[in-house]
Amino acid sequence: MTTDNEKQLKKMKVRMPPSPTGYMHIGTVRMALFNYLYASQHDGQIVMRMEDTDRERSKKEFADDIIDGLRWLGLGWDEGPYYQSQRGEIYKRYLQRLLDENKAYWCFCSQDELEAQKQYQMSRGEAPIYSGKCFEMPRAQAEELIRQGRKAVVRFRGSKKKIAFNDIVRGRIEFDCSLTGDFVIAKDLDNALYNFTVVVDDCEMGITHVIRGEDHISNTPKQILVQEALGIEMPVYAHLPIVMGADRSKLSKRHGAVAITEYRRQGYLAEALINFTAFLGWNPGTEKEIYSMEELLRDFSLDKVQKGGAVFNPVRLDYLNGLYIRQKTPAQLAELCLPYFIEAGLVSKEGQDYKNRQTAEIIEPGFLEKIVAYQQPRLKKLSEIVDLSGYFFTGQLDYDKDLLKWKDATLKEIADALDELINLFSKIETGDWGRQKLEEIVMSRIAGFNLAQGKPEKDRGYLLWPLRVALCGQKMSIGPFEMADVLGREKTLKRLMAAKDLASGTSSAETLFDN
RNA sequence: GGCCCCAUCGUCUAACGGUUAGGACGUCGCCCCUUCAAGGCGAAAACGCGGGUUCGAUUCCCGCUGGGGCCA
Repeated sequence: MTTDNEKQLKKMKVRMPPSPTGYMHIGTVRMALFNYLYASQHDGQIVMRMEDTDRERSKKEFADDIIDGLRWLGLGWDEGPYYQSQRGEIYKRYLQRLLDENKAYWCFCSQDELEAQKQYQMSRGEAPIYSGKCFEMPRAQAEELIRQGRKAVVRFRGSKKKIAFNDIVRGRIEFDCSLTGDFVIAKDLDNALYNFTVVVDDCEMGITHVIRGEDHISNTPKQILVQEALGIEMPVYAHLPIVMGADRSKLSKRHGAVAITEYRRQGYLAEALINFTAFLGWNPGTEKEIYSMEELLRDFSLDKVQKGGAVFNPVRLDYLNGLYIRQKTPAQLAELCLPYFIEAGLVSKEGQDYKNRQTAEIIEPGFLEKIVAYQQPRLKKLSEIVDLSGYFFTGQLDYDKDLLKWKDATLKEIADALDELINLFSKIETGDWGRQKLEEIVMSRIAGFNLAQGKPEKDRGYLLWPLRVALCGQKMSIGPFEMADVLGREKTLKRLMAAKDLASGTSSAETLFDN
């Protein structure tokens, strides 16, 4: 036993104990994040431990997904990962010890027998408790039966006392252990169960603080009982509120797209996920809601953690992600978006160069940067860049000529407007080509036009709308001058001429674009 | 069924006995405006119910109701 003094000197140590029975979801992230923040703030150590004792449901694929995901989020650890599936010998040793000390015993009762008993107890409104029947069996007899190959589970000899523990989030929590009875801690010597392995591991790994989901509150008294039987010191507990789906039940696979890997694939940023997750059950008590990891490390505290469960609201995550996307520099954003362009088959990497796969042209430096910079305020997630920007990569636009019409303009007027634009743009040298220059020229032309004609009611849409459609072939896009800037002088003029032909009815497939 | 936990706008939440119950997302309206965004301004929107305690309860206590979790 350590004294209080030693306890204080003992370094804080927490654990991240995910169960690899599914891809990592937001609840796992929150558990890891709060442990990470708390340990980091207190100069503590973090142990990563895969709780994969459930051989049926645990998969390596899931364990790898969780490890990979946590690293991506920046939630590292100092020790591990340990795998409970590889620690059977350790559990066996402790199991044997409890058996030897008569604190646990073999139970030979059949499933049917137990089930009948439980039904009977429940029908009388009593708590379903094991009778303790097999505890009466002499040890030697039990061992003999085991040697004969009889199937038996290991039961922990419970207690009838009351147990209380102090929870950092919830305060004092009490349980009456007479309602727990003798519970099963192992299916056999090689297969210890959750409430046993946790206690053994936490002890072996020197865990001082257990920060986990509130779904474990009910397990805590059993674990405390096992600790006492093993002479282990009780760690400090903090039970976090649960993360729920829209239906207010514990978040799980059946809530649809909850896998973090999937969010990552769609282009959610780690910092958005972290910020979002931190505020699921915690807040600083101020009105500041945008938090970087550094700021979280500064301001986070467990005693400001909410007690009630929180519903996971993906719409808010979208907002935060958009916000973080808008904070990126064009260069950063271009790098983040590049994989999506490549995956969509718009861009390919050949040697040192990136190529436009639609037109086989080399992509000039700055091309992607310009696109993403202009699209930046429209992005909620990175993957959206593809659908928003496809028209920059194509060699030929395909749209209906009526799309060129602004309000009640005729095709003739549109053709004239396009002609006007071609004239204006042709005069600009390639070296002067740029968003600002183009805008200046067109806008002053519009102003002059309106002044000269004395009819300001002819709004700028008559010029700008056909310009937009000519350049992208659709009604939603970034600004027309921005598009022209991205496309450059040559392609802009080509698209304008193609549109003019289309509007004036002289178009043919061949005249649209050369390439 | 037993035990445990929880309870403020639709959602995340602030409030630590006295506030016009605050903020954010979302929704709606307006502005900007060549589209879609972004941005700016504004609006609607909450203390689950019933008892106490108190001069005064969203806030403290009890009960109910509701939700969730753990046991198999």
